[in-house]
Amino acid sequence: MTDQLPRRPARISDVARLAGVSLGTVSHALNHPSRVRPATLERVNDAIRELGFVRNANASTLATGRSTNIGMVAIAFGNSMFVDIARGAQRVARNAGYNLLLAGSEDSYDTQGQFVQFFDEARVAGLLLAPMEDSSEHVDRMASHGRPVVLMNYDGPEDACRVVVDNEQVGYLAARHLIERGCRRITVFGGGDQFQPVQLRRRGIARAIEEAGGAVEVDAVTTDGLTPAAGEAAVAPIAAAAPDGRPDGLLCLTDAIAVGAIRGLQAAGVDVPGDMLVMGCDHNTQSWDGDVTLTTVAMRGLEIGETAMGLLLEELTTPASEHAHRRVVVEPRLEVRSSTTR
Amino acid sequence: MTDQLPRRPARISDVARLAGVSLGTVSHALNHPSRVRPATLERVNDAIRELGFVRNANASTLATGRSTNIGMVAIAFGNSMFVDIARGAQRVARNAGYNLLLAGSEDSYDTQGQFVQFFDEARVAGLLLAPMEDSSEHVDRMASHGRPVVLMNYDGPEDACRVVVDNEQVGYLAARHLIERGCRRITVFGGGDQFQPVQLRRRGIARAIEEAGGAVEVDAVTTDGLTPAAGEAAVAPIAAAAPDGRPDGLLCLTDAIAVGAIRGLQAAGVDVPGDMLVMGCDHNTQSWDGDVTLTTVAMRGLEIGETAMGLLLEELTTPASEHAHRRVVVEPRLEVRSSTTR
DNA sequence: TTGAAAGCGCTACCAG
DNA sequence: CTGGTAGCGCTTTCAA
Repeated sequence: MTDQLPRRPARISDVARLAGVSLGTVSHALNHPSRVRPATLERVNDAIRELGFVRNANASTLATGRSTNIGMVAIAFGNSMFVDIARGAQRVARNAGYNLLLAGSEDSYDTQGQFVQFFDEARVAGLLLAPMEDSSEHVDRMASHGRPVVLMNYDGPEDACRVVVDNEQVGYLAARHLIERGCRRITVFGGGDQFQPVQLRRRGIARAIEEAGGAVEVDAVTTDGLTPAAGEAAVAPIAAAAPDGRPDGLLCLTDAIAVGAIRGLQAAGVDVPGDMLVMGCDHNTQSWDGDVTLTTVAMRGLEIGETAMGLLLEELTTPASEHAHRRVVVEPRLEVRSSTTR
Repeated sequence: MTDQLPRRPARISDVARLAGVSLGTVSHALNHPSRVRPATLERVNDAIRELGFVRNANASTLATGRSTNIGMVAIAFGNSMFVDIARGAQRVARNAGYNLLLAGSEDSYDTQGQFVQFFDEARVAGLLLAPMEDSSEHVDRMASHGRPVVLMNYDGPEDACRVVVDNEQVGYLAARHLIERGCRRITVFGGGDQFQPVQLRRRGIARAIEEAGGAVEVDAVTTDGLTPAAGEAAVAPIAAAAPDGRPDGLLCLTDAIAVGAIRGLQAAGVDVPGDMLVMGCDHNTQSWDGDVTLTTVAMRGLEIGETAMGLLLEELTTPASEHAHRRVVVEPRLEVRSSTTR
């Protein structure tokens, strides 16, 4: 309410003058309060309060060469897994006295690179990176500047610690669930086989099918991407087929695809789950806007984030020569909802 | 792959030495390339590439007193509306040459304050703030340091630009929808009346009821918070009542409450939407994990974010004396799904 | 316990 | 067009 003019923020020297001490003493009061006589400390703190002094973190980082900021670049926070990861990482970071800064690359490798560059310029202490493709280039850049990187949800050749989801198991759990629910003709919807998670999920599906020992027939359809639109387009021929000419289970390699597929089926009068069971993979709440809730295989985002930040902090406090990169695997979890329940 | 030792990052002076020019020239090459002879520019760029030089943004911000970073503090990115807001804001910011840094306050006023402080220390150019309660304190602090703040989704006494959702309309649309679908006995679930959106939604509900001219009976139940657990607890007596002793429509003031309520009803054998229509407000995808999809009144997050960032940029480029704070209202949108469709 | 001063890396002004 | 140089605000020796 007070109509404060946007005056130049107070500096340490202003505080020093008001408190009647030297600039160095104020800095000491800020950073090593115990080395300052209580009475002096109090005068300094009064002056700080009176001036509304807020320390300039840029100058501070510049002078010390240290930063308590950690950056996180994720594919897209619209995918709720990354929100969970961020929450987990945030919590661990704050407990250790670090701040976590978030940036979403919105599915673009270029944007991801820009954010990595940004955090590099900001001289963050380290980086959490959830890439969509091989990002050695970005990782190396940070690493060569002494900024450790921990990869999340991606298993690449990069020389860094990483926390990965067992995506083979994701596929396995999904396929086994459909089989257990009675499906004998399963169609797999997926595209973008350049993406590692997709490949691994396919492998897990194959394992489940094999375990079923010939009882189950599988068919793979390559969708044009991993989006709802891709799912809807790919499902058209299936939706149009005669009841006995179509699969009884549809396994979509992402939730987004599944949502589109369900929409397409319903539009053609095929009931889900009545006529066909459908499930997704990855627990992406953003895609849940149809009118059937989706069975999916979820990632434990919180756990991924906590673990990744733990690894990063470990690397930050260990002499580089003693650090050995580690790889932690987090298991997925099946979440059954109405699209496979009848 | 190359085992680069984490050597001290190159500085401008290193680049200058390698390129055989002065430090000032390198700086010029970086910031005003047109003022440098092309041949020189090229030598500088070669040196930059060779050394893997990355400019220190802290030193840069310190020297110029300017920053191209903008902070955004939102209640929680688990609520997808804030993710949408961030996406919208991000896009506008990047087009204008700014970076948007995200932080989630996780429903805590203290945490929110810490992030505001953090961005203040980082000397960001401005701040986007989506608070849960009156935050004059935080807004004033930033404003008094010459950092404009734009509020989102909150209409308080703060002296700042703001983008708000017409929450009265949210309540109105919700109630009218239930009435149009035939409900004549509506129960409203909500708690936390200290929260402004909640109050406004109630007012809109009242307007819709009034319009119905006595045809509709309303009952209000105060839940213990705005969570699924609160909804589930509050619904117990209703679920236990005889069919003719219970409402035919349940209007929950948040999606989270609605999800819990549906869970409670189903557990007691009350079918949604068969026996009772249920709807939420606020389009929070995180809460959609039941097995009925939720009709809700959604906020236009992208639009909120774009508008807010637009206002901030405007304020950033207008002399303070000429700037007049503005208030923009964004209309909500009804999204009908299965919890009110039979 | 406090003060003085050097320097972190960069920008921008002013000379040449 | 290029070089020299004075800070930006803070931290951190080193002396007093």
